[in-house]
This record gives sequence, structure tokens and C-alpha cells, in this order.
Amino acid sequence: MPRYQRPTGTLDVLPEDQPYWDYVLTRARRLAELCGFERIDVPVFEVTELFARGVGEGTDIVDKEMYSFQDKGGHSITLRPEFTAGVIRAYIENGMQVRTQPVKLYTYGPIFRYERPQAGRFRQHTQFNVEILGEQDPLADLEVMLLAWDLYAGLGFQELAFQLNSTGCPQCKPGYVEVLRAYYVAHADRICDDCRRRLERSPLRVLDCKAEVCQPVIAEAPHIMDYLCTECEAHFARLREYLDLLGRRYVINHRLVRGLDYYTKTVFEVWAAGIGAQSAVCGGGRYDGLAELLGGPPTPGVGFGSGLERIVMAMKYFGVQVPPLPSPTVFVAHLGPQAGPEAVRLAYALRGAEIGTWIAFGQRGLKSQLREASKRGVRYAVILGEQELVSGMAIVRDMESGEQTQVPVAGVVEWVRERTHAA
RNA sequence: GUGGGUGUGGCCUAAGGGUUAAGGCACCUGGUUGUGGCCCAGGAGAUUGUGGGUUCGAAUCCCACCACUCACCCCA
Repeated sequence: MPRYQRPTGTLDVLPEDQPYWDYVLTRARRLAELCGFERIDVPVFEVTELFARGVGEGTDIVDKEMYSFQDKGGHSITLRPEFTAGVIRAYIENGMQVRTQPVKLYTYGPIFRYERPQAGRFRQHTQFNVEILGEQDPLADLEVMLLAWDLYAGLGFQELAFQLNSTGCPQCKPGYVEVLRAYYVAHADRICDDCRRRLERSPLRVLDCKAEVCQPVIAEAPHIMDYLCTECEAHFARLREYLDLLGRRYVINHRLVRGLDYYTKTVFEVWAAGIGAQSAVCGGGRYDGLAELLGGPPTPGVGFGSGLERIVMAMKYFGVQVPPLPSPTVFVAHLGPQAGPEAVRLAYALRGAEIGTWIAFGQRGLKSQLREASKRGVRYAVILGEQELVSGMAIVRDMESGEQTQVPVAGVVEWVRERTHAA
């Protein structure tokens, strides 16, 4: 028989890691709901066309990272490589533009990108995602950013700061791109081959180039800040004003250009330590033209996606403690064939009273059963044997003190409830 | 897609080419008849990632593939 392994770049989240996931997700949901975000779930796959148009032909994600396949009906289907396109599709398809605007939505689930895995990067990862649809006020940009900030701050991240930039809009971006292109053409002898290619397909990406040779050219490159139209400039200024007022640290990063084509105006990332060469735990921005591009009514939007795996990695790096997940407090041990049915009855009575309970399987010695109880970490072990059946009194053993109490079998549920619910 | 590192029981690690691959953790069972954690004893568990090759002999050397890992690219 072959030994099966998980596919490259996928992860098993084992029970011992679940407390981290649960903690993060619970907090994220809570924060989102406090701001009025409502949960939405969209399919894990969509027609390929949606992502090709939404994310943009020519982006790395669309060109080489999508999990696409033909289904039995001959349709090209793609496992979602990001959330926004699907959420916008759902907004349009369900006529959500008639709801009170803006519509605030959050979701989370698996995202798929065919990449070479490394520290903090996977082929299937999990994102927590929020979107505010139908609002152009920079206050909306602020709100999603603060949500991310508060989440990480609450999780114990240190030295938080936003990486912030504006990518302009259809009014001003093309003008800047021309200026940038002209600048690069003038310095064509001092840039790398990749950048020569980027200049054709996605010119803004040259600013993101890591090649040694390109650094001096990038450093001297014109900033989009100086080419924003008055609307984009005002929008960005308002956002900064809010952030300053609230004391949320950010650094203007002229080189921050994101890998998805749909962004307009605000783009931002949050970086964290402890996740290898990958530093972004969160990336997002505004995408005012996307809904229209996907065939819907003109609908401005802002949002972000945040990688759960990276958040958990950063938490471990920062040494953040998380509370354990609930586990049973009682273990029912039983001796002899007569005691079995009574033990089952008792276990289900306890469970029926919302008291987590393990019951011993098989016919084993008491030693073995208590050993298991000890390892399960329960607070009480109930012992039911022939003697207890005769007397009608079960033995309840406090696993920490070793103290044993005789309790009427019919009163065990109440006895345990008093002791556990009080504390 | 490119480059580096690694690959021994569930986990960690040993075995400088030579007898039945060793140890620790974890797991199971016992240490008298119905009592956990500590201690003691015992047990189960590995075709040494896979396939070739070199050799009288390979976990040890060589090649290929696979996987993991780190980095580039890109991003969450």
C-alpha cells in the first residue's frame, strides 16, 4: 500500500493547534460584528472568468497560480485564489445594491494558489476577509484598517505599523504610469530584465523589484503621490488625517503596489515578524471599479484579506498564550459486566446536563482506566463497580487531590454540576 | 519556474562501509485480588523517502525521482 501524504503546500491543523485558530477566529468575528459586518459565505470555486477579469489578466495570480480545471460540463472552474471577486459577484448576483448601503461583509475560508511553498506560504491557506461595499468615504478605508489593527494588537502583536500607499484612480493613474514608464525608458540600461518585461504588462510592479541593479533607479523614481488627481489626493489626505488623529502608526511606502489589478486609491499591508521571508499578515485596499468591471452597478469598495496561518505563526513567535479549548471534566470508569450499562446511563446523564464526559471503553482494570482519566486531564473520575451497584453509591475521585467521595448514583450529575459551574 | 539544505519507528536523535539498525519521549501491559501522576520491569512499533548503481557487504558512497525545508519570484 502506498503511504499517502498531504499534497504539497497544504497543512494539517492538528488538535494541539486548534486553540490558536479558534482564538483568532473568535476575536476576528467579534471585532467585525462590533462594526456591523455580517457574515457571508461564497463558493470555494467560481467560473475562471470571474477571477481572470477581477484579479486581472497579466497578474501572477491569474497567469500562473490558479487551480483551474474543466468540470464534467466543460466549464472552466477555478478554486478561489482570493475572496473579493467572489464576494462582489455575490453582491451583484443577489441584488445587494438595494440594501441599505454600505453593505459590510466578512467571511473566512480556504484560498488556493499554486506557489512554491516556503515559510509562511502555502498552496492552500486560510483568509479572514472583510469588505465594505457601496461607500467611498475614506472613513470606510479607515474602518477596515482599524479592524485589522485592533485584531493584531489584541492578539499581542508588537510594533504594529501599516504600510500605506495610494494607487490613484482611472483619472490619474494612467498619467503616472506614463511618467513612470518614460523615467524607466530613460534608465533602461540600469534595470533588470524582469523589469523590462514588467514595464509592458504591469508597470507599477517595477517599484516592487528586489533586484540589486534596480534599487538606485527605484529610489529616484517619481512618486505617484505627486501625480494623484485632486479627488484621490483629498481621499488619501483624509485617511491620513484620521490615522494621525487616532495615533495608528503607518509608513507611506511608495513602493507598495499590490499584485491584483483592481486596486484604486488606498492600498495597505500590515507586516509582522516571525513568519520567515513573508512579512505580510494582511493586505488590502480600495477597489472602486471592480463591481462595474464584473458587470454590476458602479459600487465603490474597500477590504482586506488576512492569512490565518501567518497570524498563528506570528502569535507563536511573539509567545502569545491562548486559552485551551473546552474538554470533558468527568471520566466514568466501570468494573464488571453489570456496571457497564449503568456507566453508560450516567455518562449520558452528565452529557445531557452539559457536563463533558469520557466513558471507558472495553473491559479493563481500574488502574488502566484511572491512568487514562489522568491523561485525559479530567477533574473527576467516577468509579462504578459491583460494590457501588449494590450500595447505590458511586465513588467520585477528585483527580487533583486524590480525595474520594461517595455520592448516590442518582445524584452524581448534581454533585458535579455544583462543583464545576460554581467555579 | 530557479537555487541551497534535509530525508532513520508517531516525535527527537545515534550508528567515523561490516554481525539480528541503538537510545530518549510518547504508547501499551505488569509491579497480587477494584485506584492515576513518580519509580521499576516488560512489550509493541523501522522493508533506514522511493528506485537504480558501486561493493563480498550500503542507513552510510554515486545517480535519478519524490517529499520536506529555506530563499528567489510573488504574496496572506
